[in-house]
Amino acid sequence: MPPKPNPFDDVYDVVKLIPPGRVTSYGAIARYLGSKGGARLVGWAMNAAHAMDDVPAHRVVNRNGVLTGKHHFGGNRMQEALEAEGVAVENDQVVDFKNRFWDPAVELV
DNA sequence: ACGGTGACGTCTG
DNA sequence: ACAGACGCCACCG
Repeated sequence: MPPKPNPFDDVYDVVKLIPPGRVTSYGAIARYLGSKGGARLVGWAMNAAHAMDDVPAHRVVNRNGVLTGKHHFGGNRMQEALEAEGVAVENDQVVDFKNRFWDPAVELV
């Protein structure tokens, strides 16, 4: 199926732009988009994104830095993916999340 | 057609 | 400081 214009296409674009070893939060993306969506929409966008290989949804965590959606990934697959990129994850939580945080509204401008 | 729910976030009490 | 409620949009039953 050709790339049909999804309502969260902007979300995919931002997530795809996330640098390796970096993580962002749903609210940050929603805020970057202008809050026109809402943090929950970003979450749902990731849900569909998880079906896309081009969208590293595992780099997206909640504001707490916790891998909230790891259940949807199918277990520890999300944590493994993050650690594979150099992101330390412990107790389903990103270590030094504040330092690993990547804000599109700041870094991407 | 309608209501409930959801990988969240922010405000108010 | 902590707890509870509300708001955003989309999908599913």
